[in-house]
Amino acid sequence: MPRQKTAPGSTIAALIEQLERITHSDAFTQGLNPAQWAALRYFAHANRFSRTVGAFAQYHGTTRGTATQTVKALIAKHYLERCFVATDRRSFRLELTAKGRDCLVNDPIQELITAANSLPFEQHLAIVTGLQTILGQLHSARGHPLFGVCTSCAHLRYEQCEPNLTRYECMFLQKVLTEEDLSGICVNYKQALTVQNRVN
Amino acid sequence: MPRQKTAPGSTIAALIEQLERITHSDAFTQGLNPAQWAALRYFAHANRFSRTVGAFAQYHGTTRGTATQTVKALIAKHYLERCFVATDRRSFRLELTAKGRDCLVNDPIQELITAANSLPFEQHLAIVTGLQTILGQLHSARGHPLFGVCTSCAHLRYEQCEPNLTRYECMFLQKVLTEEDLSGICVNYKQALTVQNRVN
DNA sequence: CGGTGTTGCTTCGAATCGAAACTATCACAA
DNA sequence: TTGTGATAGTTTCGATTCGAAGCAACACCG
Repeated sequence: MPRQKTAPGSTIAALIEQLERITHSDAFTQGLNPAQWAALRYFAHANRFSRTVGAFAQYHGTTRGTATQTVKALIAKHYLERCFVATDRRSFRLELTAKGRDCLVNDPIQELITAANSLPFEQHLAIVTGLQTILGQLHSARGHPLFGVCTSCAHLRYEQCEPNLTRYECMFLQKVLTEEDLSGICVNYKQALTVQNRVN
Repeated sequence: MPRQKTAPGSTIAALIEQLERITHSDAFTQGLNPAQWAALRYFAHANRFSRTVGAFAQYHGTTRGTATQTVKALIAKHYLERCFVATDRRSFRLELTAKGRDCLVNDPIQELITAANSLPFEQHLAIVTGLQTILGQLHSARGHPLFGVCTSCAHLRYEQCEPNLTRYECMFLQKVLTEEDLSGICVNYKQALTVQNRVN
């Protein structure tokens, strides 16, 4: 039997490319396209400071022009609506409508999620850390910001006000954070080197 | 510190989606687009029976119409050329030109490959098997054929003719295989359950 | 206040994609 | 031979994408 010899990393690259194409062609459902599904997911998971056209464009690795069109299509279908923000008249925030939230139940990426869920626990953890390493390398190589949640962000500070009340604050935006803000992904994320963000 | 709870598989899905988008936006270089790079790679790695428009469309998870356009663009740029096959006048084989082979040296997917290569060996292996499992599940769920190389294909038979000469044959195509055929990916691939394909 | 540069988003044109309709060839059977 | 259906690839259309240019609002500085 002849031996097949492939460079170690190219196998991974080929697998990722294949997964890419399958999920891509799967995502033409319910009258939406892959970009529109990605946007719907994004606006469902992003925190309030990141629910903008520009932040989505960054996250999705596309141009702001394309992101505008994707968002426009979702607004026309009444899956998103624009909310004007008082502080900056150029920008606006995008919020999922009830229809948009309902739609996400049939998100075609569920197929990929259930396939990933079928993996045994230790294999699951190995993939997560491995992919995170690869992604981190690619991101740092081209200076793109990495998105993440406040709980592991370098900009987060918090203090215990009362026994049952903790106050969270983002030092980058100079804003107090709600519980809901903390669990959403953020465009201003910066990986914390330590977990020591306590103020006092 | 509030705890972030995410379903196990959705983390992997999000990571794959991110990798997807980065490699996608990276692939607008040297006057080619992501689909054209994928095609160039494919025709460089596919064996002689699979270097057709239709096989590429299957592999890439796209339609034959789109695949036609992608191939047409590469032919216009003199990266590919069509070779007519004697046995079927509807079809033709696509071969990389010298210019096409040169071009692949600058394949933007190299970034992903080098990032993947930086992983330690055991982590590398874990990702490969994990992604293969996920990919296998997705493929079997929708009946798509999985591409692979002859060396692990159920259609392969071989026999030792002389001490230094082994004869390989594909039982699906009823064709004798060359050494070069054996190492290329094939559209007719069928995963072998055992490695016992010896004829005599 | 006016000037200058930046940011957030939109618009436009050329290229591309998916889906469906189409042509040409092949395989097989009566 | 003729006919029927499958296969390989193309064409066409509307929608989508990138990239560049454009617009309006903001930030900073003297």
